[in-house]
Amino acid sequence: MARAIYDAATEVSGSPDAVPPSRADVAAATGLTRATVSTLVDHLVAARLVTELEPVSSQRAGRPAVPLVPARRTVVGLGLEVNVDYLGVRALDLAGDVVADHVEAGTFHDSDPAAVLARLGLLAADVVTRLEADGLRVAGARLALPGLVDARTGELEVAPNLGWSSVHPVELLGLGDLPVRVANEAKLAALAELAGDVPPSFLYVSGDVGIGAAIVVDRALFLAERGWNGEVGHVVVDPAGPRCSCGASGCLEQYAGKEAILRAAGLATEAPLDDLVAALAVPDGGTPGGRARSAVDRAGQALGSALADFVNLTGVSTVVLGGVYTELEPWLRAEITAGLGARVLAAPFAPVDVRAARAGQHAALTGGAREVLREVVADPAAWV
Amino acid sequence: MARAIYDAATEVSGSPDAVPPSRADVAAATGLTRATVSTLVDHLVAARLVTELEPVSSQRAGRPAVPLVPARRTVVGLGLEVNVDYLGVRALDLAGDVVADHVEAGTFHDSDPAAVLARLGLLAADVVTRLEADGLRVAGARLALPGLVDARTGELEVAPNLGWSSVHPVELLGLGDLPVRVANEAKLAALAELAGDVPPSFLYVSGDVGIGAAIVVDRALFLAERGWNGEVGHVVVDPAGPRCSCGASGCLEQYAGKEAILRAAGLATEAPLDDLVAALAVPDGGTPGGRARSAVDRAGQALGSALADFVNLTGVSTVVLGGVYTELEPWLRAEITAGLGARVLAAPFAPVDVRAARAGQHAALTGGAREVLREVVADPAAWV
DNA sequence: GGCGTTTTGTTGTACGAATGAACTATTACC
DNA sequence: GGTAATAGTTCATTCGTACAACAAAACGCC
Repeated sequence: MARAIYDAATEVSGSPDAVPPSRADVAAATGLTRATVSTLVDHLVAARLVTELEPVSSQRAGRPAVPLVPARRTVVGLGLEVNVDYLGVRALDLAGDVVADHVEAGTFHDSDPAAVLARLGLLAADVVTRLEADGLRVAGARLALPGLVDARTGELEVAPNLGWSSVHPVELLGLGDLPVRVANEAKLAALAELAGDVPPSFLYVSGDVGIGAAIVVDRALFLAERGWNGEVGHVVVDPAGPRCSCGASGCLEQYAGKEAILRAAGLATEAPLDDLVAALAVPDGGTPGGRARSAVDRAGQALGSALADFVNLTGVSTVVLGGVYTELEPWLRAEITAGLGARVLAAPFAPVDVRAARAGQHAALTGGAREVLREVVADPAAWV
Repeated sequence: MARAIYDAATEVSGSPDAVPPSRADVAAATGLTRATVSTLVDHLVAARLVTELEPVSSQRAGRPAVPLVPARRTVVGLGLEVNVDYLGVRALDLAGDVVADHVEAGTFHDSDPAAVLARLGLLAADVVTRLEADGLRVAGARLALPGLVDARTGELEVAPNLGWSSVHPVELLGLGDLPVRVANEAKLAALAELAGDVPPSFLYVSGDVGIGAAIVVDRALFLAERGWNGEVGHVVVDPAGPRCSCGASGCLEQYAGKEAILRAAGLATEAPLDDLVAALAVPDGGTPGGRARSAVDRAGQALGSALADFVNLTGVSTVVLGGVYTELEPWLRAEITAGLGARVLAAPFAPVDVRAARAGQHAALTGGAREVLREVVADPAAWV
């Protein structure tokens, strides 16, 4: 199984300081014999999925090992995304390097899916052309959309913030025979965290206009049935609370949605997040800081309650805060942790770990590209 | 892979009217060649995991097929359980027949784990002895407990209704080298539903003193990390609601726990469920019926809200009602369905299916035994 | 009633993946 | 320079499965 080989070879390279594994290391890690690993690795090297570095003397007796690393600039995965205020394309190679990155600002609220996706398709086709001219092979693409995507068919049922519904995005991209699959934006953003030292299973919660989430189990997305999980934005926080756009009352979104926080902080709902952060940074007592802090405190309390439900129901005990929560994490952390500690039943035995996301801007592009490469790695036979 | 063979052979036999598959059917279903299937099936027959029936003329041209069915009374799995008011042992064979069943009533509230488990171990050992004397092989056992069981270590962290904590149950059973694993009672009960025509993925919610739940995905338990999921009893229904034993307020258990329902219905908390059902059956208007119905209505509303969170977060769109909810389903259904329809975001695209459990009494015993057999089937090599 | 057709199951050869043991390559250490 | 240690390769063998041909057992039609 070539997958095990590649996993072993790449997983180690996840921690940047670790020394790349040799054929012998891979054999030890997988339980296969050195003979088997050797022939498989030779195939991967021939297919340019793995690169051999110069042998380095290890200060120990014995023949020096040949370090194996994921190949750079040979095979790439493409991440695509349309979101409310931007669209973009990003290409990653097996080493995790960004080899192409093109993000365009825009306002796609109530936009025309055909026109927007055609534009994104052009950008993507341009990137593909340039990469292929450089001899790189594009394995496929993942399109991230902020809405309800059917994981089986790839159809977008509805994306409220884009004003789209019942869209088949793959056809509208017009990318010919490049294999493109579609997923929810928060779910792909969650996968971008796997590049860091996150635990193998975690909940990813992304605050924005809506609140998206993903469940990652053993480094893979949990997508039961159609992948419509993680709708934490409409978990009950208080049935006596404010009315929500979904028809119910007291949903998390009414306390911890981006617009709800900004409004409670006394800022315009379109205000940039930096304004809120600036207000929070004012030493306490000041009116702007006070109001912003109480807004974020309230959001933190609501998040603590809703995320406790999330953790209690899924049994996953790490929560990664993405989207606007990443930057607000210092101010949210205490309330969230308190809420989780009080309401998560298993907390006494497995305390919940809350942390900020680390994937950086437009994480869904990175996560989508990674996901494509993961498929290549899972079945390298097609590339050998 | 012998697993595919066996799956194909047994899955069909799930629907009782279907004709058992032949080697050729299995080949068609798995994509393997008839030659491969034939040799694998021969091994399974030799190991007495599969039985060949008499060929039956199919009214069509061609050689009559040899029907293949799971073997009866050759290999069995053992289900064990300690619950608040009973303990028991049940043995199932590959055909799903109960070949041994021994349930003892008792009151194990605040009991001594060593004594209770020793008693259960004796019962189990007795069953094993009798079965082995008849030439049956016991593949292993699953112990169901109403508490927080670590899926990796098998340690019981806490079982409030038994008054147990930090127990290593396997050792206390004293079953020698019989492989025993431990799981939460509701989770094993959920697996018993797989004997029927339930969809491959569903949420199982079992009402009792506490409220247990399980997430079944593609006919297997979802057990991320330590398997501590499905704690739906403490999902927030109303933060202004009654105080809960967990320290928080307005948990589902305070509305839909067995004792909460009985109390709200004006019955003693130890009253048998039949009393409640009798009160519900009184034509409406009567005081007893009225009070019981409003109690169950309230429970249904709370369940609708909490299960909507459960469905929104897990994305699984079938809910099976177990425990006391099974019998109350006719009275709960309307409120639950209404709550789910209103709060589940994906409901317009994938309506949530609510149904009563069908596994019968002491479902965890059946589910545990099935789980043992599933492992045998997953890796029959050890038995060939 | 014989013979072709159809479907089921078996036999025999071939091939790919992995093993295990022996072998080569390259270093450190005494 | 010899020996031990570690890395990687070569080769005969095993195992699972595929492919193709064949045998078995029914139907149906002339």
